[in-house]
Amino acid sequence: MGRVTIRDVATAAGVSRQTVSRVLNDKPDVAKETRKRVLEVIDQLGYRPSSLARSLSHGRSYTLGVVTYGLQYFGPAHTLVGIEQQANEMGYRLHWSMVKRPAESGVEALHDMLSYRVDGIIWAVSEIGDNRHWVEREICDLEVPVVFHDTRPCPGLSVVNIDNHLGGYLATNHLLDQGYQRIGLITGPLDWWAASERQAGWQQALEEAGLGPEKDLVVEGTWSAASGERGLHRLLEQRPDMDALFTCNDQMALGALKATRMRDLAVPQDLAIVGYDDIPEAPFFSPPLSTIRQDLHELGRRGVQELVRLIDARQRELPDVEPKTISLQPELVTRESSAVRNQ
Amino acid sequence: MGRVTIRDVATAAGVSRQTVSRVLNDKPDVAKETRKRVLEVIDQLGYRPSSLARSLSHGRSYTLGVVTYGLQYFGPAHTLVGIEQQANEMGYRLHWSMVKRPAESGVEALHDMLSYRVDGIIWAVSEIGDNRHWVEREICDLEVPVVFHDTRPCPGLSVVNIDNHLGGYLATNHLLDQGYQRIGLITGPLDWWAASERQAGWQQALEEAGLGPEKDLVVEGTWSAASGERGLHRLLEQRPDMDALFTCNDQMALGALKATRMRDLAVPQDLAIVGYDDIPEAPFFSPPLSTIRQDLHELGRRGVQELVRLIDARQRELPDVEPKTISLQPELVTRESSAVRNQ
DNA sequence: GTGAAAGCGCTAACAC
DNA sequence: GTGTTAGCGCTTTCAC
Repeated sequence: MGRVTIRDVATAAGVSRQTVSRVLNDKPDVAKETRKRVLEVIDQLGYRPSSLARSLSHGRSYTLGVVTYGLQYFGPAHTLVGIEQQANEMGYRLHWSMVKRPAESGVEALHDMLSYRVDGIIWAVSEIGDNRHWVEREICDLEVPVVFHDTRPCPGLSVVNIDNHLGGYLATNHLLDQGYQRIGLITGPLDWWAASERQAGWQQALEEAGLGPEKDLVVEGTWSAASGERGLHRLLEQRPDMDALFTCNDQMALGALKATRMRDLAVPQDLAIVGYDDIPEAPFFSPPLSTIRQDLHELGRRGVQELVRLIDARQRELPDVEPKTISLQPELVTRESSAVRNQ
Repeated sequence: MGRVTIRDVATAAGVSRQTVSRVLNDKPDVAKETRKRVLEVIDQLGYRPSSLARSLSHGRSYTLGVVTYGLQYFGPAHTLVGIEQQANEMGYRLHWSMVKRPAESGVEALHDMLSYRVDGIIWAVSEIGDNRHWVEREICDLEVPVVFHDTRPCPGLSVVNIDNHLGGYLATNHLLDQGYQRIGLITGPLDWWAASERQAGWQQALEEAGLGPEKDLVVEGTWSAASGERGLHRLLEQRPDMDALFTCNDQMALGALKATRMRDLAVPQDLAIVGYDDIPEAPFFSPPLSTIRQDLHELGRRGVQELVRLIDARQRELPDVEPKTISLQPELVTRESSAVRNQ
């Protein structure tokens, strides 16, 4: 009792497979009568066309490959949601695969997807160290278009980002506006491109305010709450005069908040804090956390849109549409943790 | 410049496609010399076999379909990670699709995956209301095996779960052990099977302690921190004598913690709290949160293992291996929020 | 309008 | 050991 195929439908309806195919694909050139009969048989037999076979003869699969980094994290998971929704709306299915460690080559994952003839690939692995170099090399002569998320723009490649530099700048500037002067920083792991960009934003804001950034106001974190806690302790030992803190994600801010409690520091009176991401829990921290919000769903959606644009272009053999770099803007969300400084 | 096919390799190596195929699949019956030559040509031409074509003729794709509910949530995201890893280790790729609203039929997603000839399906959508009924009906005569996560066991279906009833029981019992007596409950949405199970666990623990569960000790939440905050306010109005609280996830516990601060209640002195999930942030709450830990990665892995078992059985046309119900055990993690009651 | 033939890239079955 | 033939389920091309 194998699946019912187009052949079965054809014989049952007394037509050729060709005609059935025409009906399936809404081609003209089919008599009303015939079409109706075929549709009935299809319905009756419960026939479902095989996308697999169709892909093979069609030369494309209406499937996108998505490679992400650990889904446990807030960013990747939310981006993936946006990707899925947009892909679905545009009529694409998803092959999904994950790289565990950033260093992992992932070249296998790539070729694996290609062997299933995905029409394009979204490379949503954060740029860490030089983990993107080999991809770039591989990608040059790849037979399908690729869109990158969360990586340094690069001529000739399509990249969709949220502006991390701007995010760091907004956070720091806000603290300055609120009257704080000695603003510490707990970064993400500095081999992450996103982390170093946020740091650069912090630095720029300080410089524009005429405050040279100082080495001992910076500590490198790991994105984890524990590293935020450790980080703040260290910073305060180095700089007891620090009056504000920017942490490069909300988890580290949570850890820092814990450290303030242990040291009996009031937030924001003794130390103002701004985080990054606006995770759903941020408003419930004690005190509620000011932070930088990024529209990760939109990030995912835009990536898919761009990818489909490239796919369509290649399909129609248009002169290869130029890859674009798309940059989305994060926004500041102010809550109590960065309330204005009272003298 | 289309892809290089098995045909190209064959002519280049001066053998038939068959021989190349044999080499690819490590079949015996190939002369060492020939094999070597073919491998060289493959390497030189950069040939990669098409999984698509292979799937079509093979009748299977070494691909699993996974349907999950919103990845934004802690559970689904972590389960998916386990699924991906195990699938990869067992040589399967993933088709992934998401249902946005639990009520959503998802029947389309299912047939869509089947049309790509996935070898089996993991239905990782929580059981909510009767959202599983139609799936069951559809699934009976589906041509591939299906494994369910997070749903009521059901004879004839393979289900892999973490015991929610036990989790609720452990949490409540722990509070009783610590000397608390009037234990409130903030549930998840009660049309979620998992949520009602956790409630049942709470109830059983109370009954075993000779404390009839009382209606006004229960409030229904939505899983969100906001609902936890509202919930606790309501509970305390109804039962000012309440001395402990079990919330059915950690986010709601966070919301409840916020409510305690507003009311100047000390945790755990005035109110002990236990959450559920052990999200990475839980140890950094104020105070650190006791909670129930579930091994979601393992959940995902076991689901894949079970699915592959069913696939293999069907492949070998064994008398259909019986579907199993697998139940994993959650464990209690104690932190300060439920420290022993001091008189 | 409809059908026959060839092909997508691979594997299984049988010949030599 | 190796090649030939047929077929997986569909689409495309070109007759009729």
